[in-house]
Amino acid sequence: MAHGTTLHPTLSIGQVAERTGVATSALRYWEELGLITSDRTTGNQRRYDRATIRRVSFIRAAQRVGLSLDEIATALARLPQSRTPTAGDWARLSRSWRRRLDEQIHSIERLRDQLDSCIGCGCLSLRTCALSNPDDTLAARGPGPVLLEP
Amino acid sequence: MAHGTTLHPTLSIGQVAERTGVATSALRYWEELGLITSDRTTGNQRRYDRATIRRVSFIRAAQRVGLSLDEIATALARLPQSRTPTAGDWARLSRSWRRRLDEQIHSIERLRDQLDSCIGCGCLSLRTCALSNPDDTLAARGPGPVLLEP
DNA sequence: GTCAGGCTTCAGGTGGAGTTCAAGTTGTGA
DNA sequence: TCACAACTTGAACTCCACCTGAAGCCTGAC
Repeated sequence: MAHGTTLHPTLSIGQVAERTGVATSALRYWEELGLITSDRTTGNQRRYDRATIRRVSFIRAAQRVGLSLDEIATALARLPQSRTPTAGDWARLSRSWRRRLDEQIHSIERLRDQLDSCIGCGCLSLRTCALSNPDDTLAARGPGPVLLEP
Repeated sequence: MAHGTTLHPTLSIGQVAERTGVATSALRYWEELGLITSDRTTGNQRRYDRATIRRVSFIRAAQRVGLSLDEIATALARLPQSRTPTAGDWARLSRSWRRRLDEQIHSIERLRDQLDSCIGCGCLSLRTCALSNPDDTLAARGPGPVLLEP
């Protein structure tokens, strides 16, 4: 419609790899799993939308947070692959991820604070820190995850 | 020396599994890797120190934060396996983990904020959020990781 | 037109983190 | 004392997330 640069300036897989830092093999793999999509040239080469770069970066970020490709795929599948954005869907997805992210943050903070407190008391509690948590107190609480678990 | 309960009330692998939520197969695997240790009964069955429960929980927590068993093993190897605590060693280890944990937290917060901002602007930026980040702005910055990367 | 270099598919390999299996041994409550 | 659950080992197997290599096709600069 408008003049100037094309609306879908297609990128080769190599260009996407270079710009995102994700290997081409990984991009093909992700495409196979349905996390990203591509058009093909008449010669069967992949051409990606510029928006794919954001998507790819997003996937990487989500991965680093501990989400599996499956989970990410499920989440992304609800997003505007084709047409209607459905801001409601987006908000719902976003909320559920947010919960997960918050949990993750708390989990890490807990671990960090544990470390801090151990430095603080100088007792190297990993073995037996009677001050912060005597063994017997733990034992009395019966089976199940202990301490660092949520 | 003292009377009363033994100082090292040994737990079977099944008990440790039950109390930590970690499968026995995983516990054996971790032991093989040197992350935990055990005594043996005359009949060759493993017996764990109660402190192992804390150690196991710690390992799980560290794993959830994205550390590999190798990294965890390296870290734990510096801890009082046998004798002198060396509070200095502990502090050093702890500091390096702390840095890592802080980075992790920031990484997650970044992802979370991205989600929030996308809800905020209602533009579903994963495709093309012109408001928060027009494609051209990104394209002009040349190759390399974009946006969500640190 | 030609040719390097980027792209294609497909098969097979890798590494991390376990799980499962089989066959045999130990521990314990009745 | 005996049954039976829990334990032992080693090897093989699984799953995930890719990576590597081979053999051949596309594309763009000269």
